[in-house]
Amino acid sequence: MKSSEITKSKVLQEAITLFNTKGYRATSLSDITNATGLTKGAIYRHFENKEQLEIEAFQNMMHSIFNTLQKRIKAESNTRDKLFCVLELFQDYINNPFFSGGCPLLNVSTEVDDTTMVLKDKALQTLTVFRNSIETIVINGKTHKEVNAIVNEKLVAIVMISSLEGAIMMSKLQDSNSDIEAVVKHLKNWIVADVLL
Amino acid sequence: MKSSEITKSKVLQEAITLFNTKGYRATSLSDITNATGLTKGAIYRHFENKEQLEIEAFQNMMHSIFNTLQKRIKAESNTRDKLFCVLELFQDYINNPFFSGGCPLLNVSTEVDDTTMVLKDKALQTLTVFRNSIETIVINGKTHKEVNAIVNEKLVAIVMISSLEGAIMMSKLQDSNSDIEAVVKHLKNWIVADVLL
DNA sequence: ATTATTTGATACCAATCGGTATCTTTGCAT
DNA sequence: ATGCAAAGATACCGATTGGTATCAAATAAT
Repeated sequence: MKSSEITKSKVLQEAITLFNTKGYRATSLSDITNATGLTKGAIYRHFENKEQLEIEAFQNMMHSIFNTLQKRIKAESNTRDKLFCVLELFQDYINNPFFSGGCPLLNVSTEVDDTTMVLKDKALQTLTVFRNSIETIVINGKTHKEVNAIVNEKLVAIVMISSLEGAIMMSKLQDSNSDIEAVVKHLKNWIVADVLL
Repeated sequence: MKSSEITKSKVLQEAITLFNTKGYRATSLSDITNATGLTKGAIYRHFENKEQLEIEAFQNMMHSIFNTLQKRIKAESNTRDKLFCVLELFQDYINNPFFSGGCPLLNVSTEVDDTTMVLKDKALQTLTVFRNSIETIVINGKTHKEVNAIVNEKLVAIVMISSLEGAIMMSKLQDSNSDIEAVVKHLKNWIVADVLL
């Protein structure tokens, strides 16, 4: 890796941690220069402005999470295990997060939902990708006769995502993973009882 | 009402809207002076500093929401309707919010969850009160033989709150209430099937 | 009506914000 | 080794931040 690429990825890495913990607006350029040991000159060499850095940081987070998620989904052979590994990714996230600061999607959504910022579009795209991933699992499960044909795949995605995101909020606020664990357990029971054949 | 009390409540009211939409950190004193038509001198006469204004604004929001919620719960005569009116309060919140900007608890939680700010404690207290409200409904439902004795009231609260908060996030991001409606419908089915006798 | 007190406006403060122009240094190709 | 382009450091910019000291106006008490 070229030295300039090392610099860029170091900026990105530190910015990711800061944005996801402190928030995007609350993180200043000097926070990033302090964390990286670099100067503003170096940062603005690689990023047009702070907003572009925010966007690249968010996209970088989501890509790495989805890459891992898709790999794990593909590694499972049946619908049950595919859905379960989505739940387990969230459950493990509290103790072993990809990025400290909680779920990047939840963080960005609540910060920008009343704005017209580009980040809101990116968050919306991310949510759509996430929903589609779950819906696809359910649809494929139907064709493989593993999922009840009357199940609404959109509902499955909505229920799973909303419960998990809300549980992340609760667990983060209480510094405890008992809530996310309870929600995951409950979702597993529901999937076995009402979704799978 | 004394004229100074009118001023204070006007500041509080405008601050509430700004904090809940733009965010607490992102809202500046000049945002508030612009919204109220008052000056900083007037604001700092009634509030020690910005942090105290933030705290009073958040508490004010939560008190008015919980007052309404407790009244509605009390007005219902059975467990089913008591639980349902909690769900319906959230469902209506997207179209007819008490305060624009989404759920104050979700907003504050995601903004301060990685800090040690006083607001985090206030959010934590709010979550505890909310959980207790739901748990109490379920416990009373057991004594009235309306709720299955094996039901875990803590789980009911966790599942309801996490789903609703997550659904608020999704609906706000997508500018659509279809997700919160789907979640509420799903929770109602679950309550009837698995919680009530 | 005349004080005394409360309330709100004005003007200011140092610190920090995102951003840029300029200069020096580094790394790479020849 | 030399020359050149890319990368990073330094120093600055105007605007805005939360906060305060001071003064004028409005209200309340006598």
